[in-house]
Amino acid sequence: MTEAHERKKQPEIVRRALLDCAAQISQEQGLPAVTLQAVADAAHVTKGGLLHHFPNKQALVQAVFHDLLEQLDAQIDDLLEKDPDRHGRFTRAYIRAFANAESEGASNWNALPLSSLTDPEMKAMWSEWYASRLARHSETDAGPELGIARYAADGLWLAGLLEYSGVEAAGQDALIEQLISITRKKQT
Amino acid sequence: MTEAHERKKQPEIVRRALLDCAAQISQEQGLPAVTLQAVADAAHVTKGGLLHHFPNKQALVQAVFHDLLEQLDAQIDDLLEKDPDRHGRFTRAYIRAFANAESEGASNWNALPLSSLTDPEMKAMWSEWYASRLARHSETDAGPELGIARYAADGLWLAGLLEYSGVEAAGQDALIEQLISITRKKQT
DNA sequence: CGAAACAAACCGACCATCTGGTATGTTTAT
DNA sequence: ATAAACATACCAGATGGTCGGTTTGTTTCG
Repeated sequence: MTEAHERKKQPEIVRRALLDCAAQISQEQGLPAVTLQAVADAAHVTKGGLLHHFPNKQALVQAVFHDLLEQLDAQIDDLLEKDPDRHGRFTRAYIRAFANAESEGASNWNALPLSSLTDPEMKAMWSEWYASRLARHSETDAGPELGIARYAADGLWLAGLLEYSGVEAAGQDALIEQLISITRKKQT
Repeated sequence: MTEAHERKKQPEIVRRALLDCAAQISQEQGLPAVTLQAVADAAHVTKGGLLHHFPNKQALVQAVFHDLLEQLDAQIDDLLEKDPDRHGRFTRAYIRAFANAESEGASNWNALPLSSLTDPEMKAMWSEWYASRLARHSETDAGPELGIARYAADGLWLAGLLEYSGVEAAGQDALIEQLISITRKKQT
């Protein structure tokens, strides 16, 4: 990833590189391809160096996941601020965040979360995040239509991973806007 | 899985057992855990025996996926028949099929599709299936609301895999019915 | 100030285990 | 008898992980 080469002992940079590289590999070639060797090579570090930062593979993968979760969290907070309407704020931010994750180049947020659904600890991490987030926005995002809209966003994101090569970008944007509009209806 | 033990040379049964066991392992421990040895052991066959049925691992996994696709296809056809309304038939069947996949015990249809999203061939298999199915039902299931409903079903299914242990079954059923109701609106 | 002391960052070699896969034998059904 | 349905033995490579050592940075102290 970033050229940690020639740099002299910058642990945080190396750690970041390892995280990013692992995420990228996972995204491009799937979780099974995320091997210690591959990640180390990609980050221009030896396997020993990698294992200094992360005690084992599980720790590495979980760290990547945690990192991605933080990014998502930050992005949602950002979108949340810019939204003037109260009702359904979080849901809109959620939809947009996942839509971005799909389209933008900065889409680390891809294959990893899927493959890692098998790992109970990562399952728990996501569940916790989602639950706490829902609790925090219970006043503005409790309606069932909003829940559906969020589920649809998940499905849309999933479809993006599958590259339904037929429809693609054109229809996607329209669908997203339609989801957003659902969010604004029924201001009880 | 099924006790192929003590049975004398029943290739089809063994093949089924292999398929089922592979699906189960993938579902419980993730795709990386689906090793030739593990599958063979679970089906009470040796690795050699397995490789007699499937020339290599990829063939095995793809066969599992193909099998699951067929099951889904059959289930949808079944649901399709029972539905008197024309408009949105396929979407309703799709929703119900995925809802069942989640709740029923016969839920082989789980982690595999996810993990296998990395495999281009399986991606293609799903894309093809979905596209052809959409084409077949273009007259009854073309509306954007229906697309959203289907996406939401996907998201709901995904959420099921994650076991949002908080909400669960009670809310799920209500949500599904709500999705179905979306399907019936706007009979243009 | 400067050098010794210490710890963190990183490397390189090594290892037990497991992986997918082959090659060859043995049993069973037709 | 012949071919399919299995089992057994084996292999080369990769994998996750350990361990001892070397380099670099930081602190301590005279």
